[in-house]
Amino acid sequence: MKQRKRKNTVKPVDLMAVYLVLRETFGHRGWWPGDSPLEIAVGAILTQNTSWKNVEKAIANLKAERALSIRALRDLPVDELARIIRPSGYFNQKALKLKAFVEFLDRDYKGSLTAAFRDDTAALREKLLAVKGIGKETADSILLYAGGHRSFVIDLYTRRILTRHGWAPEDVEYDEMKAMFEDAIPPEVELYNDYHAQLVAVGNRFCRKTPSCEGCPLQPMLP
DNA sequence: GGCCAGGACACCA
DNA sequence: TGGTGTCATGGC
Repeated sequence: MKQRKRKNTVKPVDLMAVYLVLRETFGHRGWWPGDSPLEIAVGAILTQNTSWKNVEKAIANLKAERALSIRALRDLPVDELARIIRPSGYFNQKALKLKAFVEFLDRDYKGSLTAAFRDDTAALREKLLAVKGIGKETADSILLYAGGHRSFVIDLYTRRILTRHGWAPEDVEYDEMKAMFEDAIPPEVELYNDYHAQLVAVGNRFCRKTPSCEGCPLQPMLP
């Protein structure tokens, strides 16, 4: 891999030790709310740059309108879909993204999410990334939480926690941070799942844009 | 009333 | 490839 000039120095970190601290604090998270793989995948798209509470409203609307199925998502006019998911914000864009996701499933997997998840992880990730509106975080969330694939998810909180502790450079790239985790911890879906959930738990409480480090279980590890 | 949230993409230099 | 603008609701 090509070496890049770094903006700051990086401290070594034992990411498994970090997980154990979080796990000790928050307990097992058993994460990603959702009753089905489709609901989780839809949630992954709707939560882009949006608080989860708003996503919950949008998903509740989808359920109330019996629109949380591949068929319904396929058949609904895009403006109608946008109306239903309005509380999640960016509703026009996200309606198009949901449409693109279903079109992808129809085209490559005969409209079957189950069939998609039977595919090889790397191959499916590549295909998901080619869908308009699905970037790396969304693809990995769908793979891991909806499909049970071994693909570590990097999100805003993960980035903040690692860069603020000096464990990763400020300009770290997504795939680079993903590899940091995948190289450092045992390759287990359940661990990938719970670790990211732990990072979101600590991020939600302590690592917002304006951090409140008081009481954070990772505070003793700050430089 | 401003800030921010479990991103992604188009466009430009 | 790097920087910037755009998309938008709702909680605090």
